[in-house]
Amino acid sequence: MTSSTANTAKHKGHDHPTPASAAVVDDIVAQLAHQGYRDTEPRRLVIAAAAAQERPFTAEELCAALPCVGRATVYRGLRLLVENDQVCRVLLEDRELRYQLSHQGHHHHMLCAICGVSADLIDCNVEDILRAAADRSGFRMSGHWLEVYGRCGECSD
Amino acid sequence: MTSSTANTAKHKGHDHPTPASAAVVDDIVAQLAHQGYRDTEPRRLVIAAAAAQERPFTAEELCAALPCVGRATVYRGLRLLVENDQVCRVLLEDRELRYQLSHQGHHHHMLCAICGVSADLIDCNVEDILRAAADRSGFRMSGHWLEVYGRCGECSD
DNA sequence: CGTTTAACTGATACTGTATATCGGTACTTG
DNA sequence: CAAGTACCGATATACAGTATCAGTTAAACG
Repeated sequence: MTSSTANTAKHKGHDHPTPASAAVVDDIVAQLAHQGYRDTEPRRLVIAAAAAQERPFTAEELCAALPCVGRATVYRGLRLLVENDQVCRVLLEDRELRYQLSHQGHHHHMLCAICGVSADLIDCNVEDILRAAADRSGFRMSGHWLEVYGRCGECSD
Repeated sequence: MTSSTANTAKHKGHDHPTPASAAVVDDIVAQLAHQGYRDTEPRRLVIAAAAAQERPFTAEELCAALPCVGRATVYRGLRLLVENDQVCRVLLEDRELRYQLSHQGHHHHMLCAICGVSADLIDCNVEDILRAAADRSGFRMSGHWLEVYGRCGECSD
């Protein structure tokens, strides 16, 4: 059921900590190149590290995972990826900001308060409902922020 | 109760910047007293200043509005009010945290990106929908964060 | 190829928000 | 009135995220 973050398509090989992530990195780098952004080593490292995460991660966690990449570069890289919809931002209950590879298209997340895993919210037409409710108050909705917290199946037992 | 000495006049008139807000302050202070919190001058000032705001405000704005109250006291006061559901926290699109007097009961806000005004989202059963969608993914929902952004009626013209 | 140049990097300084600390103050209860 | 404790405010601290800027490098250009 809509497993967590990684849209794992691990065919390729059983090499190292980076199964299909190398392809993911190439893909993202290609998209960025198409927009005029350069293909640099530090940037690839940031993308690869982000892709290697199993669940939503913080910018600082990425920095720690990439001691050879400057802090500013990690933040810049994340920002770039968010702006290009390759990474989406996730907000925890305590307002801590985390990131995770985006599964393209707009959606929302359910976050497990125990293990931190994230699942995409599907089959949910909240936006239409919100827009309608806003209309009723004379508001024209242009955006929203929605996060759902709870316990995933495994942590509910 | 026992509004003690600092019991300001309670004209129901619509004259000054603090019309019914004196009553609001008394009410909140009474609720706090009921929980063992003291009735102090700085705390009343914080509550009064919060009640005087027309739209969601930041902690720093309160600090600026209360130069004679210590920063820490303002932050402490706000936290206390949030914990007791007298004030609720509002999150802007850029993750800036604001506050506003709570209208009791759980609800969500629509925030105008232009003038910053806030309106309560009513007649909206998002929570049931979210819970159902979560269930479908094996999640047990325990909480959520939801803010809606857009333009209010006045700013839409 | 080498040259050029603009994007990029990383060390560091800085900003803004929020909390922790701590000596001193002031309610409140006996 | 004495004592215990919540409370206050000045300040220090923690932290996330951004700005700065000199040096580096990808990539286009000739």
